[in-house]
Amino acid sequence: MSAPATRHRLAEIAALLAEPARAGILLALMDGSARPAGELGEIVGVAPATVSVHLRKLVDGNLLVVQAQGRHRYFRLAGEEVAHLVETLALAGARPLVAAPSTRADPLLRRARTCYQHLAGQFGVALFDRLRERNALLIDSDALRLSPSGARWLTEAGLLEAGDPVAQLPGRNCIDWTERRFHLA
Amino acid sequence: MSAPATRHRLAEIAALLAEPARAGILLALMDGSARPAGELGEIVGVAPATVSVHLRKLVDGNLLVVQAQGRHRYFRLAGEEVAHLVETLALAGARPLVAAPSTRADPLLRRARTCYQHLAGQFGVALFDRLRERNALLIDSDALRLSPSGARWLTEAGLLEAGDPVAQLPGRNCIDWTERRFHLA
DNA sequence: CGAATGTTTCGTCGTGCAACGAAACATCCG
DNA sequence: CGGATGTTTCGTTGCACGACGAAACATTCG
Repeated sequence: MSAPATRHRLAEIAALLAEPARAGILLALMDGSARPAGELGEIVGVAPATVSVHLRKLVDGNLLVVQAQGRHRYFRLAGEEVAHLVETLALAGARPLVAAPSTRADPLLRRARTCYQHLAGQFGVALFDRLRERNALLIDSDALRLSPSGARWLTEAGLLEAGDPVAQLPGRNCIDWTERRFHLA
Repeated sequence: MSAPATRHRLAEIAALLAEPARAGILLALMDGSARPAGELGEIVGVAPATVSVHLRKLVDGNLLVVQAQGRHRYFRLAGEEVAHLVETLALAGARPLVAAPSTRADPLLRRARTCYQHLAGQFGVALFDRLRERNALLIDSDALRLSPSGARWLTEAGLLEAGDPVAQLPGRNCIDWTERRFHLA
């Protein structure tokens, strides 16, 4: 579960985001753009030497990918997973991170709550179940795609526009910690 | 957008997760349990004095809430938002954070991609739209709930079990950066 | 009250790391 | 080839912070 290895890896990734300069770089790339080192340095307001070491760390940590092009080197986010991570962190910072909704000494609060309710998460799990019931998914190890019949069903249910390119995208099959079930991601 | 304030706040939160001891504490609480300082110190393997300052920082940063109880003080995650944050970070660390799927110098890759595709995100937005079309949501500033008729519709579509308590839960109304639209969270 | 237990505060030490200028390296252009 | 421009490496400095033991504080129990 929370084996020592897990927390070190978690801390390692978090540390990459824990410096304002690096956070600024990632935010600047959130629109999917690819930018050269110099420009990023200017955006976050540090010297070229400094931004260079930040970029190196972000690339080494697989948060960015680099693409050499002449005497420039263009950096961009390594993938949607990274974008999602930055997004989550940014949203957490946007709101004041709700203080405890109730600090009342209600003994009921003390019973172990085995999960946090998460509306979208539960819909994701429910949706996954329905899709699998209908053989609407093509499952291949941990990658999965919507089958044509599945796409049709979702369209009829009004959840998908006809011809929506999303239908073609591969999803990932992973365990949602909140639900401890497989879900769509 | 990525105003200096935003990146400092982001870095600030990330810094709280950037220490193995603190990451371990949060992971240990991911099951929703509330644990006293001493136990947490033992779990992550640091002296009482050390865990105390970590806990203080996590509470000050609104990631944990504390609940005094006799000579113990029980700590637990401050809310589902925090659980989601830790979960995202842990999942990012679990897989090797996909290296660039294609490093090919395809010039098409260089065009600005204005968004990252996110299957669940797009479903969330689509679902939100359908629900609003049907007046299935009771919207009150930035809180929202499913109306009875909305719950009925989702049940008929097979996305909700009859009597599912989720239907009673308030959702949040926030902008999804990926879709730049309101969505369910 | 006084001992036992759980927790925080204080003071100190050591290490990690961000920042910069200067210099090395690479690439384009005239 | 040589000068201009973009980027990285090197070496240094300074600060932030995690770790701990000792001592102070709080709470329960005998």
